[in-house]
Amino acid sequence: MADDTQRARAQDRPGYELPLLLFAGFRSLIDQLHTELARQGHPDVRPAYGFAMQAIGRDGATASELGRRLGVSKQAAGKTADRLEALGYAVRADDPADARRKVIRLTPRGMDSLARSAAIFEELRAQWAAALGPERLRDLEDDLSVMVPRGALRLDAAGWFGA
Amino acid sequence: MADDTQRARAQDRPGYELPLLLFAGFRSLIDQLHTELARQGHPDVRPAYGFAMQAIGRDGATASELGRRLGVSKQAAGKTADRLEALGYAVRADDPADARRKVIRLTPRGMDSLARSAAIFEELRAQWAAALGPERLRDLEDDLSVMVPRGALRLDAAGWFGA
DNA sequence: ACGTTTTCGACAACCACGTTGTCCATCCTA
DNA sequence: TAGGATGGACAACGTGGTTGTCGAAAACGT
Repeated sequence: MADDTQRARAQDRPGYELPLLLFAGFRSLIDQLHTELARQGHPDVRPAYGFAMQAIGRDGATASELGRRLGVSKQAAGKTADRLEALGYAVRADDPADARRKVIRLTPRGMDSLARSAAIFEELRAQWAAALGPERLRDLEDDLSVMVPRGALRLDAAGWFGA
Repeated sequence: MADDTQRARAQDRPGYELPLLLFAGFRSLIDQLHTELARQGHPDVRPAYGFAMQAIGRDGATASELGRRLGVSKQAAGKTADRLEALGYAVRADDPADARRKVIRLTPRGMDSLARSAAIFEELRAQWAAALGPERLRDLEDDLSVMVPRGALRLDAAGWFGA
């Protein structure tokens, strides 16, 4: 046992594993979310749609606002809104107070998928807490929030590959 | 101080933060890697190329093999190889032993970017170790490797959005 | 009150990255 | 040697992004 500790301390993991572990953790959570979401009646919600709906929120948003929140162009945000609309998760409505604006709002179906996502994430976190212990999980979260640049906890996950 | 601890323990972070933290950590590492890689003479290496070059490795691979390693179709792998070739990171050569196969091999420039990436990841991990303490970082890695499904530590990071 | 500037949404062209499907050449094997 | 499996190329398409342009509407400065 002392030997094991000794060995683990003597030999660190290679540096390239850290990003792989972080990504694999992220991906496994997202995959489980969407598997469960599909089981609960939302088979065609894609990760990008989830981020977008989160960014739209209860109060709705215009395409330009959505683009700013997601960190993409207003055109890209508009296309995403098109897809959400085609799937019945959002609707566009004219703003009576500003003839230029068209507000994107979530439908009840969109709200439902958002609420279910939140519940599923809670359940997944509980599974991690059960496996690792509540303190270790809190440490993990705290350590990550230390290393993550301030303000990087945004919703602009989609499309990061284009950097 | 005791109050702070009390408050932190009494109130867990919401479940949706966990994937966001994991992704933000991953992304910050990848972003820093590519910033530094650009500074060191590789400005047009994209994250997807790094994964692909890693998968090609010292010994080269065919498009079909590459596709299997990355978890994508052979056509997609072939397109990635096209881009690597256009940028001077890889070359294709006929296999004299099998007229069907065309082996993708890294050029010296490709090898160089791979070696630099490894060194940069090592440096980044050292920064995390300095900020969190070596034990906490090891705990973080260990905890993640516990939660990540066996075999999910693969190179198929690119294109996961299409699920 | 009237130009100027800004903002918004739409449209088009394009690129990166993935998918299926098809096709043919080549290799392996029964 | 006939048949099946494999490898690569090509085409069409979907998704998620980009820039650039445009006209209509709002906001602002004089």
